[in-house]
Amino acid sequence: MNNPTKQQAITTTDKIFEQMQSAIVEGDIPAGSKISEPELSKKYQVSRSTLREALNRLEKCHLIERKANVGSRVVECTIQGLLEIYIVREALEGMACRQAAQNMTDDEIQQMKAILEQHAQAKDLQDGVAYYQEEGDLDFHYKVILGSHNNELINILCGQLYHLVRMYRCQFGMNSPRATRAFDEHSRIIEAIADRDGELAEMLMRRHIAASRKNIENKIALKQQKEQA
Amino acid sequence: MNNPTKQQAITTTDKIFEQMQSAIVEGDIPAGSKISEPELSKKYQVSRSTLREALNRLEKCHLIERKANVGSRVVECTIQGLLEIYIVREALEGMACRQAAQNMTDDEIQQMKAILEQHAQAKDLQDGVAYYQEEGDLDFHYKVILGSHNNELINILCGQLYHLVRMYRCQFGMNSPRATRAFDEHSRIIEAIADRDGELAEMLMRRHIAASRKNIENKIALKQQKEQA
DNA sequence: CAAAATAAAATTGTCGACACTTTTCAATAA
DNA sequence: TTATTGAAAAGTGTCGACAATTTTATTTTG
Repeated sequence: MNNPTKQQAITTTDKIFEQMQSAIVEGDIPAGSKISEPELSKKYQVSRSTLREALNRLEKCHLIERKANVGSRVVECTIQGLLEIYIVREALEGMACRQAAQNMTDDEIQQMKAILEQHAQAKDLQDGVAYYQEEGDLDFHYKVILGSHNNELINILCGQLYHLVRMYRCQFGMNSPRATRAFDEHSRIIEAIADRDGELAEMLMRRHIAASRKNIENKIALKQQKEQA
Repeated sequence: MNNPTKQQAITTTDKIFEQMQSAIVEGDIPAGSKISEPELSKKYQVSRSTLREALNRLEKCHLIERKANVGSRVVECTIQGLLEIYIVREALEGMACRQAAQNMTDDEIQQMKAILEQHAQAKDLQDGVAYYQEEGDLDFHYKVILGSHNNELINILCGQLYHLVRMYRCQFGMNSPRATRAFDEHSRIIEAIADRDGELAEMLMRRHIAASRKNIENKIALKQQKEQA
């Protein structure tokens, strides 16, 4: 797994955290399920202290929720929750894009263009479509966020929301027919960044994310119509 | 202290967390200083486990930073850090304002208007000016954020960034001459929300926050000019 | 039989101790 | 003197056990 936010695991807590993170993202530990500290500390062969430390980190990236004297639950994957994240991403990644247009070095911009070239080639291959949608899309957004050179933005988007987004993608199976259109949108965003046009870059990124959101909203609406019929 | 994000403290960890939070925000535990677990666990008369749990929560709201096998430090209050937070706030509170215009109930809007009336009266009293700038301003922004009815936005802004903002206000002594202008800006924002004009509401909130940021940037620029002279 | 009160079990919160890593500092060598 | 090495001290990471709370099961009561 190509996880760009992964720092080298040092302590055992790091390892448990990563294992549980993947398990939750991929649904092996089901969304909404209760977390039993004794059970999991036995399963992963660590003490409860170590496990609790890992739980704290999972809470930091919004993958679990804790209540005092009651315990932890994995977050639910609800439509409302997904839409709420899109709203936050629209605001933050839009701003990150504006900052990127202002702060990215020429080298960084060149690298982004190279990545997009790579995606373009993968896109032509039929079996590359899936790749582009999954890792490729996240990769693009990730690079833009880093390009903002704003540590607070980077921390929130890459450190906290990133895995929650991945979780929704995994569990809702987001293989939308937006692949080629998304690619074009990415191209225009990079152009705006290269032109150092922050205002346009932000607008394009916001529309790009809002389009994904509306795509989902439409899907839901259709689904509900079918259910009524 | 009127802290709107404070949940009722249940465990001893809760209490230590709140104490340390205030101590850091107000500078009693200095910005940038190293945190010694043995020292603080003795000072607060709790075990290291409990202290570490509190440290985890402080890390969640960006008040301290940890490195594996090395320890924790209180965040530094740098100009760059302050400006970075303003960027994030501009994006998130702007969006929160748009959502508030869309999602607030009529009752909530009435309550906000009432609060502003209150601020207007306090503003007329000379000794009320300070109040308005400190608690009042935070209170207004807080209500708008809640009005978004977006849990993710609320969590990030009220749960995580709120105290960091307070820390900067405390330690940099933000008593800007923007009080009356800020009040007018607040009024217009509420009007836009009441009109259900999300686009305008977002724009006004972003300008409101950007104005504060530029005010600080100017201050810094002036300061640097003086230092050179 | 249903609801409330009570007892038992399970779970979370807190503690002190030990293991391992990092830092400090003194001794040695260039 | 400065740089390197190595030992001692301090600090963080991890563990198992006990205390406090919540949940479950059982008994009692209307």
